[in-house]
Amino acid sequence: MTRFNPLTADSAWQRVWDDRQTFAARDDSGKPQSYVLEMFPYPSGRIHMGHVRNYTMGDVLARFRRMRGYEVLHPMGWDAFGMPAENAAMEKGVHPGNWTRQNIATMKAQLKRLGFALDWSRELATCEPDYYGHEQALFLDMVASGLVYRKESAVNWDPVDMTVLANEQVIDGRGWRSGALVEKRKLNQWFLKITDFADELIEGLGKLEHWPDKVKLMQENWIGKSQGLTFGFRVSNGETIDVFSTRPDTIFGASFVAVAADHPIAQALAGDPAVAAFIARCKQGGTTAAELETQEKLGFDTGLTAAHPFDAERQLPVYIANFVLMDYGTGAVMGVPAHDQRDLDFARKYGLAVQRVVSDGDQTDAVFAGDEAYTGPGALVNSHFLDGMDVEDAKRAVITRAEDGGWGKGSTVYRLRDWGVSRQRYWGTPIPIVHCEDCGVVPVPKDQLPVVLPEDVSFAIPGNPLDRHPTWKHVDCPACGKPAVRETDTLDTFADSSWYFIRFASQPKDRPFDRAVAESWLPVGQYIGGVEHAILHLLYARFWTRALKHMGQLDIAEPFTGLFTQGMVTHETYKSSDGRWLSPDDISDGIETATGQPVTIGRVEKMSKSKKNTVDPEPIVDRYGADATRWFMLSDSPPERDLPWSESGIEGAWRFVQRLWRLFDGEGIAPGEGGDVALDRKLHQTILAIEQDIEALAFNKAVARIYELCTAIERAVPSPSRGNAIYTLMLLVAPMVPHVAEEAWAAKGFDGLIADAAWPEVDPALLVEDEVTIAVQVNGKLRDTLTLPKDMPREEIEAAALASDKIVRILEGRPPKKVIVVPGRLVNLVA
RNA sequence: GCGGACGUGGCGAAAUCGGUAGACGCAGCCGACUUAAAAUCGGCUUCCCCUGGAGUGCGGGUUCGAGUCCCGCCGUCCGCACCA
Repeated sequence: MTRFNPLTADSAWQRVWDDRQTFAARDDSGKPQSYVLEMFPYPSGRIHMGHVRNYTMGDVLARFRRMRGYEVLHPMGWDAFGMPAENAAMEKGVHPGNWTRQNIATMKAQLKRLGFALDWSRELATCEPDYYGHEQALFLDMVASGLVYRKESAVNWDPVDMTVLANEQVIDGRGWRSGALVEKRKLNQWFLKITDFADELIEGLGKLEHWPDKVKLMQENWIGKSQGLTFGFRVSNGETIDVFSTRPDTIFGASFVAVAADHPIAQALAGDPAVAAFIARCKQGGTTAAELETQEKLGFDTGLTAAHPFDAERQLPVYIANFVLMDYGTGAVMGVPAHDQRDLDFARKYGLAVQRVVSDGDQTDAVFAGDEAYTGPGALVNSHFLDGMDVEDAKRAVITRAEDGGWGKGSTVYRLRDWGVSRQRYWGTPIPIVHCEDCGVVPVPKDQLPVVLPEDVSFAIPGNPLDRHPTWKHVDCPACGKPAVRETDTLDTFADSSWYFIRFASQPKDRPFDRAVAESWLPVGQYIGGVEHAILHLLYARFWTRALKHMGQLDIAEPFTGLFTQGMVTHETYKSSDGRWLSPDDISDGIETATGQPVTIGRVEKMSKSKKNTVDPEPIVDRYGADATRWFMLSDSPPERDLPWSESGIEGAWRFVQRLWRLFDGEGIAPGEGGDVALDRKLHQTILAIEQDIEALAFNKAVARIYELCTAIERAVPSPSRGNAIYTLMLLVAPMVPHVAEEAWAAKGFDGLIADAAWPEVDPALLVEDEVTIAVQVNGKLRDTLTLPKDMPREEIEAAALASDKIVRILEGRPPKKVIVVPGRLVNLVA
């Protein structure tokens, strides 16, 4: 009896797959195509357990589909631009490019050791000119199609690091690295017109049947479509304030108009020191969730009034208010306190009228009491021509009047903003634009692409190295030839990940992709990754794909027809007696090794460096091999839920791999059948179940099925059925534990690679049992079980149930009032 | 505050349509093999007042029958957040 030794077998089979290009996808094989993709990693340095779980899931599906006769595209690459490389440059003095490429080399070697069935011939890294150059070409196409514009826009500016910060990098108003107070600064920034596609992006969600509802809902909320009326108030100073309202039906309940601090009306009054002081106060408010929660509604009465559109006599006070946002809707609102909580809080504070215009059942009084706004349905009251209508009819009626009167228009407003893609950073795709004093903004001609990042940059001083590079930005204007300067901003790295799945499908040298080839592979049938990308990455990729369709470059509307968001890998946490986080390595038998003090076991949490509860995959693979590691990733927890890492779990997986090997190492293993119908049945039921489980990505269930089959085989006496079951078992586990399967396949002398072997066929005749266990209940309580022939008629089942000793005893001779027979399942006797 | 998901043994979980709750794994216990250990194999393992009874967060309801459907609570987690 031998043991399976992953130390030698893993690398040997990995080399064979590599040498034979086993997993290279052919564009022209004529087989049905299947595109399986996991979100490509950021090359942070080393792979973590989350990667292992993510890529194992995709790998099982890819290998399974290959065995089922598909030409499978399963590629891998690197989301290689981004801040961590620049941070490393600043902290360690390394070049971001060297740091990134070194990390890629390390992580690629680590991934290879897990034996993933990846097509490495299509590997790409977004930081290389042969990727980002094509991205620049696509950007220019978008410029030409009017999908790009430049606008002055406020950004978070860190005056110490001299860089723009994303909102997440501003903590309590300070830069996350420098700790400096962040300033709002206006910069000219490039924007992509994602809002042009807002409607399509919402509608498209409806067709994505194989996306989690949760993700679709998150995207829908993010886009945030609201329908209502945009209309103008005539103001006492002669100007007009446009407001947007989703509740035009409540217009007769309006008691004030409020504008944002940045609104032109407010700005025009800023000469008054009191107004200026109030505006300043509005701006200094914090932006954290907790602050917003507790922040008081503040208003400043401008003294101006606005005429009610239906009754010019009625003049509403105009306030500047801190809760009105300049960048949503028109930056001004009408306040209807009775039917909007925020307006009610404001009105009560400033003593404004609160008039009911929607009846809440029996409440019709014009005077609205209480501190809770009524936002439900009802009939309109105190509203002239609207009285008696329901809310929806009244909305339509007001919009019609506004449009007929020319003072307003039915409109749709989105929460989604255009995508600001400018980043004042070095390690990203250079925006291919030249600024010329005479010609203005000039796109770099495509034959001058790629605009390559200079390698000789310094991070010794803060700021954007591209901007202070001695020569890089100085070029001749492509239009007039006069000296000009390059755009020194780079693209948001989300641009890089918005089309990489297209480049994987087709990568000609001279253009971003070949349309026909890309269309043959796309859309991605199964995309797998973390929920953290539910909104931004997935929305940008959907937008980018639609933009390409809009420009006539690719006839694909949705990039990913199937999406799966996997759970995290978690681990117990440990704390020392004085409250420090401890790593599992610091502990033995509940005692901190260094101090001898007892350790507290904390919650099971996501693996993170700060909590010291990470487990590095590499030593695990060293010790247990790729297959045990993969098997553990697939076992126990449903893939969408968190997977708690445990030492005993990986030990169990290791034991199972050896258990498989013991079966594979036996005698008489060959295709065939006969001698043990029960085992034949179990086998075919298992094949079918595993097919269904893998397609549904329910790996934990497939794993349980395999265990059951193993037990059944171990208990069976030798027969052709048993040999066949073991032979088939090899094929069934091959997608999950490919190394031990490949090793056994070769050891038993079967042809070729098991990776190329065909998935076993299910024999439908063997799926049905000829005997079934019937539950016998009395009043719904289980009292007995009977083993009966499968096709027994109802009357006979009923008779068998009534004849049971236990049932006879319970019924005590009284006939049941009612008998329910569910063939194949149960008999329920109602006594 | 708004939106959503989830709640089943000591733990991870399973239960396709409303039909035998707890498959499978982990941990634990007992036994076999062994000089011994490891490995392996066999058995047990929801709880209790144990010939029976209770049980899927809590309280109701529908049904012959509810983990599953309905109503009302409680709890945990996630997303968004002054969105007019």
